This record gives sequence, structure tokens and C-alpha cells, in this order.
Amino acid sequence: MTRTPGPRLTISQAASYAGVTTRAIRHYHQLGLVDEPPRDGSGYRRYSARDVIDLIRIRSLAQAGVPLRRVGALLAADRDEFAAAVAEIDEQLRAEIRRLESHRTAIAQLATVDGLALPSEVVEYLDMLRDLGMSERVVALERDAWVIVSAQLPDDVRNWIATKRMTFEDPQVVAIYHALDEAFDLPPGDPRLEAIADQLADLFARSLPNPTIDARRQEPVDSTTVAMLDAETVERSPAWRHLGRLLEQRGWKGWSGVEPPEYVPPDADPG
Amino acid sequence: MTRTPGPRLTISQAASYAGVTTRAIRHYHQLGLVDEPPRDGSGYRRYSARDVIDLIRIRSLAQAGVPLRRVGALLAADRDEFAAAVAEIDEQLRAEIRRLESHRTAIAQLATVDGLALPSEVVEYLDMLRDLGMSERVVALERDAWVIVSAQLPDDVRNWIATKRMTFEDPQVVAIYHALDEAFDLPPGDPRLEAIADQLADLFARSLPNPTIDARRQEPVDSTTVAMLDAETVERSPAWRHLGRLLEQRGWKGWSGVEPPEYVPPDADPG
DNA sequence: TTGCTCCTCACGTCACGTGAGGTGGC
DNA sequence: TTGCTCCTCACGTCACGTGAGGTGGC
Repeated sequence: MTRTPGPRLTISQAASYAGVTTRAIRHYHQLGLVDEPPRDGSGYRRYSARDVIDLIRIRSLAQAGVPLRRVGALLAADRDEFAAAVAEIDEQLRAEIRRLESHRTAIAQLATVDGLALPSEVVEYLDMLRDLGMSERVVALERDAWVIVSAQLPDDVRNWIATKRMTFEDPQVVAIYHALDEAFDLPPGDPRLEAIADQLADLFARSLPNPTIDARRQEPVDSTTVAMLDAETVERSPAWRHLGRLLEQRGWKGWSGVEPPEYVPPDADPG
Repeated sequence: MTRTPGPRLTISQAASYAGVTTRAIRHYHQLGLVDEPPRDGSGYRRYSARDVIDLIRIRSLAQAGVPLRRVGALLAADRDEFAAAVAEIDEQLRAEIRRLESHRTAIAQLATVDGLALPSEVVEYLDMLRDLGMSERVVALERDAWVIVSAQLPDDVRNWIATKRMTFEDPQVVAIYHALDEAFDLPPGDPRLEAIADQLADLFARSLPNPTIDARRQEPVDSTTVAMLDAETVERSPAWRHLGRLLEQRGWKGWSGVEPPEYVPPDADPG
């Protein structure tokens, strides 16, 4: 009298009756979820009805999203343990679903190329620049500067950009933006830069907002961030760099207009 | 004039500004999502503002659940390609959410140990057996038999179990189940088995439903399944095996009552 | 002898985390 | 000299899929 009567199935037969793959069965052996069955004369595994039942129960748990490392304990659990474990697994499934839902929200937010890493308000601002006839090159420079700003100060960007948009109601601001756009490729010695510098100095006196300049006024922005913003904006054009020097001749601290970009720790007393 | 002006950040600075880990940056290099930046005299990578912007954009996509192998194409995509890719990724996210929701449903279905791999109707049937005072051992045997049946014939189980439950309205069926339960441990020669065999033969004449017997009447069930069911039921008790022989003496084909368990392919003509 | 199944490694998947072992910079 | 950062492997994660290379059974 053998301890396990009935048919002795090969691994593929057992797999077929249990509704899993042979590879999955070997994997369950490796994890210790099912004992290795006895081998026949050829070294083939031979499975009993009991093994098939165990495999079906494992499959049920696995298909329900139960991690295999929890399956062993679950199969041996009593009613209360089982219920508790099932509740916990369900909570994990719900957390994962919440995570994916937030991914969907994020995907929808960045539904445009510009929107990558930018809040929608900045995207609208960039579209406004396009509507005003600014070149794609300048729009791209602005976009990249705002990517850095948005990553550093995600909570301040919306206010900041709203203020900036308002300044475009002033025709002189629009005009100087166009002038700067067109000056991008001028040689640094071009005399037209002098007129632009005059206009800029005039606007500076009225606090032209600009990510680079505003960043300097924003306490939490450190000097490295300012340097990165400059690298992506002013430094891109020799003419614009020269305009910085012309602004210094007019009594401003270059493009910054205000304080030099030394870093002031937030807890230091500026007095 | 260097091609990339501005600060040269170390990998941990770049990671900090971009909001990722240093390991993630190296990983992006390995996947070719970001070019390796130039090295300094010590072999350290030195990152520009442009690199930080690229890293932020990659992080945005990755955090939105975009697979990294798609990020490269997305960063270079135009508006239409980007929109199409985003729509496709969103559909994948929704499919994954649907998969997890179905896991939750499945988890809820098998919320009890019995319910593992069994439809709720079978669980209710097992509870009925308990309510009738059947031993846990016999309930477990029934459960395992139904696990095999449910895996083989998932579409037929509900009907089948409903029919079977109805037969328990007959007090004689309940009585014989109790008798079989108590006979489990009897020695095969015990004279009490004769009386049980008489009762069984009587019931067989009225078609007692039983997973083992019904399986033989169900055309799509093959002989191996029948043998597995026997191994998990009749074969578990020497007394029950002996009852099979006593039934043969009374003119039945052992426990099967009907045809011997040779497999008849579904497309074979039984005439 | 051919085709099918079985066997045991062992790499690949996905997006990195986490040491291991060693070196440069302050 | 110590502590910090950087470097390059390389294993681990999760549940198997997929060969690779070889052998037994009909």
C-alpha cells in the first residue's frame, strides 16, 4: 500500500491538469511551495492527484495577484490568518492601483512635449510667447529655464508665472522681447545693441520680471541654480552677453539688475 | 568658448537638482537616454545645466509610468507622435489597472481557505456538509475532489453542485453520508460495511450524485481525472475501497455504479 | 531513426537598490 | 589621517519565458 495511490503524472500532464506551465511547476519547487515528487526510473518527476490539487490552489492564489513568497504561509493558514493576509494583499493591490491612477493623472498633465516637467501655467505662457510671434528658439530657451525653476521651486512657479504674464500687457515689454529675440545672432559689437540696452535699463527701473532675474530675488534659489539659468539663457548668445556688459555701463549689475549672484543662506541675516 | 557654459556639477549635485538618484543617472547612461558627460581630471562625470534639464524631463516621464525604453523616442517626438505615444501608454496603464481590479475580485472570491480554487457555490455546499455534522476530514476530501473537478469543468460546476445539494433534502442521502463518514476508519472486514453497502446500492438505483460518480457520467472527463478523484476519495479509506467490492457483489461496477472508467473521446461515436 | 518529453543550467525581463572593493579631494 | 564622494563591477528583485545542450521513451 503506497501512501499516495492513484495515477502518477508526468510534469506536463500535471501542468495541463493544474492549468500552469511546466516551468512554473519547477519554479514552485525551487521556491519550496510544492515538494519535489518522487522520480521514476528515468529521473522524471511523477505527480499525484494531491500534487495537482496543491498546484491548482497555488495557481488560484498567484492568479489573484498574491506574491509567491506569501503563498506558502497562506496555504497553511487557518481562517483568521487567511482572512487577515487576504485583507493585507487587497490593500496592497489597492495601493498599486492608486499608484497607477496617479501615473495616469501625471501622463495627462504632460500631454504635450512642452508639458514635460512643466506645470500647465508655464505651457500656456510659452504658447503666449508663440502667439506674440517669438521665435521657437527663444521659446525653447525660456522653456528650459522654467524646467529648472519648476524643479527647484514647484510651489512658487504658478504665482511667479502669473505675475510675469501680466507684465506682457505692457507693449514695451513685448517690444523688448522681440528686440532681444532678433538680437540673438547679432555680433557683440553691433551698434543696435546700445539702443536695446537703453530700453532694457529703462525696463529694469520698472522691474522687468524674467526667470533669471527673478531667481536672484527669490531667497531659496542658490547660486548654482542661477548659474544654470544663465547658462541656458544669457550665455547662449554673445550679443546677449554683451548686453550684460552694456547694462553694467548703465549702472546695473549686468543682467541680474540687482545683487550679484552670491548665495545667501536662508537663515543668514542680510542686515 | 566652450560649447556648454555654466556650472559643471558632480553626479550627486546633478542628481539633487534633477530629483533623482546617482544610480538612476548611471542607469540612464547605460540605457543611452543621456549621453555620458565629459570627465574631469579625476575621472568624475561633470554635468551641465542642459544635462540637468534632460534628467528632469526623463524623471517626469518615468514618474508618470512611462517605460524607460520608450523615453528616448518620446523626448525626440514631435507633437503628434508624442500625443499618440501618450495615448498608448495611458491605455497600457488602464489595462494594468483592469488586471489588478480583477485580482481584487478574485481575492474577494477566495476570501476563505475553502474558497481557494473553488467557486462560492462549492464553498456553500461544504458549509452545508459541516452543518449536517460531517467530519472535517470528509469535508476536506470532498473539497479536494471538487478542486480537481472545478479546474477541469469550471463551466459545469455550478449546475452540478446545485443538483447535488438538492439530493440532500432526502434524509436517506444524509444518513448514508454520515454512515460513510463514520465507516472511514473501520477495518475492511467489519460486518457493518455490509449494511452500508445495501443502503448504497439502494441509493445508486436512485442515482446518488457524487463527484466521483458524476464525473464518470460527464463525457468530457477523462480516465485520468477519474483516477485522480478516486485517489483523493475512495482510495483514502480501506473500508471505502472494500465497499466498492461489496457494491460489485451487488451487481454494480464498484463505486462508479455505471460504466467502467475508460475514456471515450468527445468525437467518438458511442454506438 | 525520428519526434516528443524530460532533465539541468543559465540568461533575460524592469528600473534601479545595494553592497564590494578601490581611489581622489578636502 | 579621517570622512565624503567618486569610480566600476555585479548580484538581487519578481515570476517565470526561453533557449542550450543533452538524454530517455515510443
